[in-house]
Amino acid sequence: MDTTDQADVFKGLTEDHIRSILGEGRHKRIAPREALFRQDDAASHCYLVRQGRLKLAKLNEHGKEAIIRYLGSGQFTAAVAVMKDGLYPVSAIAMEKTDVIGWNKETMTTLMRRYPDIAINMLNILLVRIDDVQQRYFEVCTEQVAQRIARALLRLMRTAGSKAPDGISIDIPLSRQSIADYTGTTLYTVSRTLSAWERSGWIKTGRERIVITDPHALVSFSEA
Amino acid sequence: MDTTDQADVFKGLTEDHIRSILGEGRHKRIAPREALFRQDDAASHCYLVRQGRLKLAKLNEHGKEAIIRYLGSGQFTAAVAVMKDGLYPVSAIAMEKTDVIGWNKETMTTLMRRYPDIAINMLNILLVRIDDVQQRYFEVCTEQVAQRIARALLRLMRTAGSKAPDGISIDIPLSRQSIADYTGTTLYTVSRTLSAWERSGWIKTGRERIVITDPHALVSFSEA
DNA sequence: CGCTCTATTGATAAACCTCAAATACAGTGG
DNA sequence: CCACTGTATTTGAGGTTTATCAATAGAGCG
Repeated sequence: MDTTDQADVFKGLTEDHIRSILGEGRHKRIAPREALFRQDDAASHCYLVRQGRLKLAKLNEHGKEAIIRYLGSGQFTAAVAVMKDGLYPVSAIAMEKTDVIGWNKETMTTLMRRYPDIAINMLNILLVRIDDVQQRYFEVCTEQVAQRIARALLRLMRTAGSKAPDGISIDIPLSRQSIADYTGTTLYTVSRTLSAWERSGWIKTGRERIVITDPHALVSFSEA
Repeated sequence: MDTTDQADVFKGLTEDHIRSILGEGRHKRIAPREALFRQDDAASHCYLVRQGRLKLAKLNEHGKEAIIRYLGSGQFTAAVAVMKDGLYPVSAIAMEKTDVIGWNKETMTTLMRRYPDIAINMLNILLVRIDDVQQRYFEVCTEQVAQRIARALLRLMRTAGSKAPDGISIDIPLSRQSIADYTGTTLYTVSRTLSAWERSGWIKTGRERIVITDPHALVSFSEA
């Protein structure tokens, strides 16, 4: 099933309108690990994910990475860059085979004028997102690593989790390095922490795979 | 001089319209250290700062604080809460005597319908802001404390600095604790770092007062 | 001048990172 | 099916950064 039609940006629009909007965009398919766009590219398009999953990340000069967030189908990105027509300071890398539709600035502006709901929806989406970044900024400022890792797992569980026989499994190939980048630490610390939790029976781990067997324990740990 | 009329939210509107919009709002004066609103209050209004300065901050259970950003005159806040009519997860505390105008949700919605430019402006403002938080999130994830402090000073210099005889002075009463909350560290580390920079001749400090005498040094340090 | 709040500084401890080496895992081609 | 290869992960030792605690000094205010 294609969830694109439930995309938040198009809330309130009729199916006909959505079809017509999608028609104005350019389809594109990205292979796993390939980049949809890179930071410091001139950002010419904004994109809607139709299928698959992208990670948005920033890299610093030394190649260290911080993951901004993960994007699933129905989610929108790079609107920032397109509106300001500046450089987009993050890279979008496919985690699996991913289909997107892109619109350039002119098209987008035209569409927003024609369907003001798009602008209003975008406003609401951004409000939620700013909340989320602020929350994570807050956590990274005030909490210790283990706590942040716990929160990250829970967040990923909620946004990308599915029921498994032994708990809730996170359906993203998730390396220790990714988690480290996501929480602002190193893969070693992540590894140690996850090992400890596995010994406690809170999670089960494998190569790039995590199953949360005791979410409650994680929650109460993250709030301690 | 009142800079409210140049508020970004009202860009593109005529003076008459702005006057009428301001007229719909409720004026309010806040004393230093008083709160305009607190996190977990029901957020009933969004606000424009007419004069003075607010800090937006989040507190965790243990009383540890993270400063989200500073708000000067002409800046807008709490739009998030009003649009989602939820709780606003941050507190706004006056750093000096501050005047604001507030609108409740109904009024705001009406105004946005009547003047669509408000919505579009808000969109652009949010885009910039989200960029800013993401940048800081990134910094706090990847950089060491001293570097983050340098960036914070430079940021404050740009947004709240004015020319002084011996350099550029930051016009906010800025305690070591505030800087610590802003950069995710402790007042002790801030104090040590600032002392070192003062010995190097990069800055001059006093009680809640900082003058940057050698911005260039700070910049190159922050990028090292 | 005494009171309160802020800042400095040293000593110490804790958290975390770095480096190195060993091990586990998944996919590939024979 | 198996060995091989490249990557991911684990774990230990040791070092660095940063937080914590405690004590002292300074600044502003009534």
